Amino acid sequence: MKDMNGAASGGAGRSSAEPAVPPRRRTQAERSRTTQQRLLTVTTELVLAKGLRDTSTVDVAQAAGVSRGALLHHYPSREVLMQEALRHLLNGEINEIKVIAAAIRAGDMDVDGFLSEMWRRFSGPLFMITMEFLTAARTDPAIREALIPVALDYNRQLDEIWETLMPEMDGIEGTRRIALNATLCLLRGMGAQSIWRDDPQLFADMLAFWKTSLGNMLPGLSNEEAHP
Amino acid sequence: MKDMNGAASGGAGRSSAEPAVPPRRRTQAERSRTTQQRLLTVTTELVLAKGLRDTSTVDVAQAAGVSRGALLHHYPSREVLMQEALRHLLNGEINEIKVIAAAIRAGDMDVDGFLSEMWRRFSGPLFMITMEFLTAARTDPAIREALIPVALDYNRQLDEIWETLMPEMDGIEGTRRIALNATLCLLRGMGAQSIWRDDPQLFADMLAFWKTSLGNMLPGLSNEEAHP
DNA sequence: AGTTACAAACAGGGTTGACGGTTTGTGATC
DNA sequence: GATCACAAACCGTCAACCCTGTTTGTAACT
Repeated sequence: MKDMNGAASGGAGRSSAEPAVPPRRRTQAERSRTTQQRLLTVTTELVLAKGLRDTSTVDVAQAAGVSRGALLHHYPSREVLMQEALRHLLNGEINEIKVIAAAIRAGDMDVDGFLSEMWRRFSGPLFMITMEFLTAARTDPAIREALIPVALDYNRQLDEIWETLMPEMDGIEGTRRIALNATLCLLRGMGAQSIWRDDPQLFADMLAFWKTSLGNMLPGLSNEEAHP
Repeated sequence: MKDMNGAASGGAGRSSAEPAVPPRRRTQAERSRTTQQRLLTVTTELVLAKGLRDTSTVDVAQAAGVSRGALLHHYPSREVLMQEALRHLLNGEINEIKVIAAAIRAGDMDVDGFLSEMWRRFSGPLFMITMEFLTAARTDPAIREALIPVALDYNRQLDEIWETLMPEMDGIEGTRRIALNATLCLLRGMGAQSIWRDDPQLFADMLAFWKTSLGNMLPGLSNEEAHP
């Protein structure tokens, strides 16, 4: 067990019991797309499990079931692999956000539900992976370069959602934007805290506290007054 | 330029013009203490500049002006070096927090000033270093093990400060604790956001937003009513 | 004399990107 | 519509590099 370059021979091994299915001739573009997809998702999974800097190209290739040569063929360096993995991750998240936006516009979700849904995301694995990239972005220009545009895009999507949720706020300039950003910062901080302090009750309490706080600061939400 | 083990010959080079000052006979404990101190502070500085995982023992030794052998003598592995650096960092911070607590008890600081001071810290280099260790703690048991106790201690100190700032809250059980934690999470999230989005005005607005929000939620603070 | 602080060299392992070779799909040509 | 040339996907090996921890040696302190 010396060679770490070979592919894990697990993936598409046709076992002997299916003679009627010829190897299903796939087009080149199709092959590329699937392996690239596999490489990117496997990369994020490994980043979640081992941390960004402890995820080597050997790990990724092995977990994806391809050789390192193949990996380097699709992504010519570890650097761009990580960049693409980050973009892949956040763009996928942005798409999910759009689904939520649609639900809100359809009237199927209110501020309360939106916050709960957001916290579900910020306490899940995706946030942890993002956190790996975020800290790396501080000192790694390549990661930073890839992160900033998608992060801004992400925020823009949330801004639209927020606008749908509370459109009647002409009185105060920019307060809505500030409230959204503060909410996101709170969620981020809560997600970070969950790394070293697992206290679901406390998190639930903070969310409730924040909700009533928002209700007090931004009159006109669907909630009633909740001044303690 | 092949040998990375040797010390950087920059530090204590006695130039030829001081014959009357013999090497200033220092005690062993004193020598140990100073170099250990130097190693720990240099470690945190490098973690700030290059990231935790990109800081090698070679870097630390070189920046501290000692050989790697010396470093390994004081801290037998990279792992414990990082653990000690983290403890050193957060314990120093806890001491500074105590100074703030004294100022508050002396009546020299109110809630508003406390929040501003806290944001000053959460937007500074110390927070960024802590963030490096925090993300590492998720996947590195050694870091995690060192982080949790000091983090809890840190929070306990802040809890006492908070108690001094708003003692009159017998009505609602635990609300004070929740408000403190939410405040910390907000600051943490703001600090994290400052990595990829440098917008001082937005941060100032969020802080102001939170201050008035706190004033609304917790009557009895030094602030007057500020309902927008 | 014995311990401690420090220096220098060493061996071992891991990671990265480059390179040459092999298989698989694509299209052009006859 | 079979063949052949080309390109793309993919595999396995290599050299260079860096980092870590150990070990051996030396000077300083007690």
